Amino acid sequence: MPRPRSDDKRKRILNAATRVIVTQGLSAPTMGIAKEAGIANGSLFTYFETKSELFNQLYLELKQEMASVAMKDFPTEADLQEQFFHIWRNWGNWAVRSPEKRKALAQLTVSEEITSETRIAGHRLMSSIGELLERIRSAGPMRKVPMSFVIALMNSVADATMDQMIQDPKHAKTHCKNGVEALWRMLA
Amino acid sequence: MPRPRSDDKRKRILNAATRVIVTQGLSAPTMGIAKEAGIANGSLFTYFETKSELFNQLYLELKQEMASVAMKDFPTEADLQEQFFHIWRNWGNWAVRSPEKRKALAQLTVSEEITSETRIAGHRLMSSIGELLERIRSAGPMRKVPMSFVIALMNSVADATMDQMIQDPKHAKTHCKNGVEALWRMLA
Amino acid sequence: MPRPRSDDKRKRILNAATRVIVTQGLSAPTMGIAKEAGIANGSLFTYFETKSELFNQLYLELKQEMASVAMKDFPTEADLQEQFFHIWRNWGNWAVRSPEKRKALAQLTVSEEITSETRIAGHRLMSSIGELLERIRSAGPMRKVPMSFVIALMNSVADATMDQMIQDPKHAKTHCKNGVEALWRMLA
Amino acid sequence: MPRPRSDDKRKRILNAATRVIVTQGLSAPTMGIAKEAGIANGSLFTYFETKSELFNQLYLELKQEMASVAMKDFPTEADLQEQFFHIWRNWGNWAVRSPEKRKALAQLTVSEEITSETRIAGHRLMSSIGELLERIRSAGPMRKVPMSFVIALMNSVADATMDQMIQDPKHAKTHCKNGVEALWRMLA
DNA sequence: AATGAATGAGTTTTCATTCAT
DNA sequence: TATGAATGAAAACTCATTCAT
Repeated sequence: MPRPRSDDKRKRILNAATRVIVTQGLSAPTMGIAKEAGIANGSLFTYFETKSELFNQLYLELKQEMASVAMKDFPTEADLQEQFFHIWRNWGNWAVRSPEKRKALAQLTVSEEITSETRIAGHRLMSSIGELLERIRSAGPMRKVPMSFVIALMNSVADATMDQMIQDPKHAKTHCKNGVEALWRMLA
Repeated sequence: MPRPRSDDKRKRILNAATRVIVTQGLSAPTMGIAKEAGIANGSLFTYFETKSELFNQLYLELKQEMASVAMKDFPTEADLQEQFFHIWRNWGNWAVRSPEKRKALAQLTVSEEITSETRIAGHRLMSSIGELLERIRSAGPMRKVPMSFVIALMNSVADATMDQMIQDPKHAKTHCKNGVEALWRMLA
Repeated sequence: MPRPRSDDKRKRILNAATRVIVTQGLSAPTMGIAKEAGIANGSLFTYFETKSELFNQLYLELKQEMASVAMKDFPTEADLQEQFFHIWRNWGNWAVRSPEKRKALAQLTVSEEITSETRIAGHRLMSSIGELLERIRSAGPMRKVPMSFVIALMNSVADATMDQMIQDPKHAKTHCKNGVEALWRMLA
Repeated sequence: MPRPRSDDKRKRILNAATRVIVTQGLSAPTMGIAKEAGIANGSLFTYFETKSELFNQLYLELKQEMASVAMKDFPTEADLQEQFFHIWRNWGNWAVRSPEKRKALAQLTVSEEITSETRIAGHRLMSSIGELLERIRSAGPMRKVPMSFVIALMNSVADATMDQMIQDPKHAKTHCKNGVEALWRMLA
């Protein structure tokens, strides 16, 4: 019978946090995030028990988005390369469309606030991409390299590419292509 | 900004900061750093005007070390690949020998405390490596890709490689080799 | 101040408050009290306008109980000493039976939340005991001592006795007897 | 070489706390105490690690004062009664002279912030008085009553007496006398 | 009336930086 | 110059109370 806890408000806080993190970093006061979300500072803690909890959930939310964005219109029938390039293009588009999310995720990823449980959960979200990568790797020159290393390499190249695209959005498409091709040479 | 008396003390602070950053992150209190350096908290500020200044200088110091380490025993007469591999091996050894420095540098690199002036200065330190990379790039498939992007890619692959080596030091050598070869496929 | 609907719920809150005060002190959050009472935190404020109001009413309620317990089976025909000892025994039994109430009352008594109006009302509840005490005093060595002081002394000795009984319930009866006898020597 | 930590300042904080506790209770903000002491809020924590620590030390300090005040001009050669009355008079004078200290101590005594270690240390400070009391008890009607109970009774009567003296300072002397005599009847 | 979300003032403690010694 | 006490502005979180439902 009381006001129900609004999922919309939760999302608003998460979005506010994303924006604030980009401009102020992870040390941004919770009060700023609350203000940006248009709520009272105390209310933030109705939705997230601690600041750390907020960050962990945001990390997951963004990873989730990155994972689902990646699979948009996935060409099930295409060959490996086309499938991988498809994902890559999706990522690129997302990064250009939502540079703030990309940047916030980058910050969260290197933060110590994110627990290893959260990180593991985040990786699980990416598992379908991991499988694709596995298939690519197993046929190429990195077939003997540990998968974890290959994933790390892909992530680092993807990050560098997205950063480049965000920095120079005019040639985003070209950078995107350059990035995958470079990675493809590495892997396949 | 008169040079403070004891350059040795300055170094001690920098080293202490490195160690403390690894365990506590960049939000570590200056007092902890001072204690680790064996001096009073107030004294730290005779050597570095602000905490931010300390971090910027540490960044530079570590970049400097990475740059000079890279060029150790540089084989002037060897071919491009051997020259590049040489640098890479030097980096790998350094990362394994001084994982703390590597980790601290990684943290500083993503921090907002580091000003763009500092970053630019940091890149300048790497210029000789940049030139080598430039020569490698200009002959390979990335010849049309902007140099800044190529540098970013190299850095990201190098970081991923060093992280892997630190995490699994038993196979450090193999990871090191896998890393360069992957990068080489990308570039040359 | 319209009487709230359910008097039962009011009692439940009061009882919950008693229990919570014992374990958490007077700074216990109202929410904890509400939860202990099995109601929503907001609901508490339909029954008591403020936390302070709740505490004042609880004080009165407990004083009331102490007063009525004291007069249980009062031996109208007995002599003064027997009458007084009767009351004292009743108190002792109550303290051992309801140590929580005793402890909560002790806390409330020293609290600044309890207004002087409430304290006066509390004393009024004790008036019949006061009268008995008055008769005892007027015949003994304290006949020149102000009544308020005598009451204070009785209360303090009673409190000390009840605390002792609660702490060492095995010899409760003995402590109870020791307490009155001591008091009686003081007064009569 | 830096400003030495001033013992005077420590005392000033303790005194400020005493005054503030009397008017605002134990929930008084530390900032108020600091302001009353004429120092910055943060400075308080140079002298006392936490608010709780401050309270525990204050408790001890006041107990200490009560103990040493009690023994002032102690008549070593006098008989038990005169010795005891002497202590009592000293307490009474102290209570009238420093009603704030008396009140603050009363508040602290019932507070849950005071650890049992602190309480034990406090009791130790009173040990010489305890010994005297022991000798008095062992010869009188309470010789079979546990010492802890006797101490509690003495304390409670002393508290009631001091309160009365503070409330009605004009007849302080009389109240003081009435108090001891009452207690003496109880004990001896 | 009952619920529990919303509010925002208030609290303790931390910490970069300053400054007396 | 070195020291560490002094400063005071945060910052995260709490909680009595209000209010929409």
